[in-house]
Amino acid sequence: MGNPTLHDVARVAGVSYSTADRVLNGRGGVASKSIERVRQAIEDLGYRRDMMAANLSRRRSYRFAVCVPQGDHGFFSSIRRAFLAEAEARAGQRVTIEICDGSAAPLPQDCDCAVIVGAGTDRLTPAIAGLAAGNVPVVTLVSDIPGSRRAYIGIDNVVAGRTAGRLHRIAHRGRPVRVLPVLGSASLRDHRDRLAGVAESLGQASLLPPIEVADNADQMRDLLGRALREDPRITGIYSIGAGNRGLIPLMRSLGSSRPFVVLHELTPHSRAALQDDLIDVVIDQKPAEEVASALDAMKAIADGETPAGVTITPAIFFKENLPEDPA
Amino acid sequence: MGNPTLHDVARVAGVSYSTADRVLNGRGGVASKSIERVRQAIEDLGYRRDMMAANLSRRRSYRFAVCVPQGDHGFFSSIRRAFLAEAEARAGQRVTIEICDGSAAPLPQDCDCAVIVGAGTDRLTPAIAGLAAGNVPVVTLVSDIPGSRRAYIGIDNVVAGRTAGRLHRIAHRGRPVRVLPVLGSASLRDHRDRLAGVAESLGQASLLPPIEVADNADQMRDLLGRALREDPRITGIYSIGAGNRGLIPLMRSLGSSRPFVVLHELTPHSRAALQDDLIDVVIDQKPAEEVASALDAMKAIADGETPAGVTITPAIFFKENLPEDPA
DNA sequence: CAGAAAATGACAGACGTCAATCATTTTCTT
DNA sequence: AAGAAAATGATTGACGTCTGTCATTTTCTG
Repeated sequence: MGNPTLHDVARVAGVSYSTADRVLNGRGGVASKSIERVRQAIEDLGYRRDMMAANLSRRRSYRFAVCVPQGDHGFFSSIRRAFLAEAEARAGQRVTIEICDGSAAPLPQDCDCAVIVGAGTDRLTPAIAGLAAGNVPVVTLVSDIPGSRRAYIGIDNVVAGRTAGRLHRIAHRGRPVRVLPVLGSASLRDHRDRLAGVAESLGQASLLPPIEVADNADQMRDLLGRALREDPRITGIYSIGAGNRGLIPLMRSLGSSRPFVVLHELTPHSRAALQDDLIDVVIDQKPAEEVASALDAMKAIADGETPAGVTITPAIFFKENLPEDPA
Repeated sequence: MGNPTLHDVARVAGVSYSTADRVLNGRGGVASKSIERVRQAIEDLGYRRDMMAANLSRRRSYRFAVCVPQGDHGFFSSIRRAFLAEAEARAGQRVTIEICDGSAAPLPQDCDCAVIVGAGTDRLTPAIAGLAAGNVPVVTLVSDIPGSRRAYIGIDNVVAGRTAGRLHRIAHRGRPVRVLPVLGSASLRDHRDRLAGVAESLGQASLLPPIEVADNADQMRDLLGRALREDPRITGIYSIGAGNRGLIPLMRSLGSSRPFVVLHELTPHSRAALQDDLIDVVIDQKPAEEVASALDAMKAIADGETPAGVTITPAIFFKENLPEDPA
């Protein structure tokens, strides 16, 4: 009835518990024929090591470091909140996390796994090198660093861009498409990916040259405002980065003749704008889900397993399908 | 460093381990002042019972029953597959599931929790009554039974309908909207909810009277084909249930003048149709996620906790953001 | 105040695994 | 064949909790 234990495996394999243990945990000093017999018994019985008992015995607790930039981007703070919530939820599962903004304290070198959120955004790169030197496995979240990370959890930004393109095409049925992309910064890989995606979907002819607003609301208001005045034929806006707080009053002033607007990340501002019909679509990374997946992956890595490759499909929000306000 | 144990709690509270245990597990026979002191110590230390050790000791293993109709709906089989995959993934966590199609064997009465998938679809209702009689807590998945279930995991179908409505409105910008809703069955609560949602979003004027195809591909082909011939001014289709295999050839025959099509559930057929530009949008329940959430909820229930209310936000798929083919 | 009832403490054996030690057996060298 | 090296077995005490028993202390009751 109950699942087989390692004792059962040993018995079936005709070896002692010690030997079975040596095989299971790769402690060495076992004849290859014994290894084979144990392997076979594990296979036959469908034995799965009881992780709970194992962790208990090892008095293992998972110590994870979370490295998220301290920016008040709204987005990063929701990531931070999600980590705290998940930590609370997993407290009974021996998971503790330490959050450090990239700035002050250095990353703990003695943790089981670290997650870097929004890499490339700033000068987190030395921290990563430090972790790598200390042999701490690293998971990247939101933004990837294709180098020495074990797993990347986040959306595919090219796909996100293509999706934005499709939405614009649907909204333009029959009319000429003239979409202005608004970048945070062309040096950010994520933003470049989104831009490439939307360009691929719409075709260069329908896409105006992008403007750059440094993820900043004031610059957004100024530069986007000017662009809209200079080219009244703009029929769509794809805001690729942050700073959308500056976009919203512009749309309000344009009234019902405003262009079709697609932007990223569900924040209190973008939610309100959706509700007020000032923008049309929000493409969201679902930070809470990303965080949960990241912790799962980190746990798997700490357990020596291969983390399951999780592809987060970004959520598409309209006014109608907004999730309940967490407030 | 390590988390506090119940021994620590007892020491701080100035009582024996036994007493602390009696309080923690509500075994009774404890003076109220002792209860208070233990409570306080738990609070002060931030004690959290180590579920792994607890489960190990209790030799608890979670036995869950999964009740999913045997239909080859494509959708239900993906649910079934998702359960098998999750069971495999959680084997190390003492979770075993038994899948039973509603038909043959009766539901096991001695499991910790049961999940009913797609209730209302067929004659699963007696099974639920049986479970309730046996005091087995029930979780509903996909379709709700507001009665005696502990949790419902699934999408909000009214919201899904509204979302479909919004998509049609976006696609019709400036043109008159004339959408034909295609029901599986008006007696299904889920379908009624979706219909209500789309009606609310588009307004009755833009919505034709629904046709009913009994989730059947042949009926879909016949009835929808006739409807399209009789009213060539139809500009949109919202397929609320199953049987979309019958819709696809109709769209192919209409060529580029076909209406804008929104339908539910990502299956091999709908995926292919998206890719071939024969339909425009798929609203998907994300069965894998629902299943994972359901198992989490069941585990929480089995542990005597209150399951976290999970709202699944349906995914919206276009040709551009299809997830990788699992094949 | 004696006796009953209630509350508490002390202890032990599980659960399945880990990790370490030590004794014993088998296999390999030369 | 003797000695060294390798492989194996046997055993033990954790890890934190559960569950049960039994003895002891405290509190209540009449």
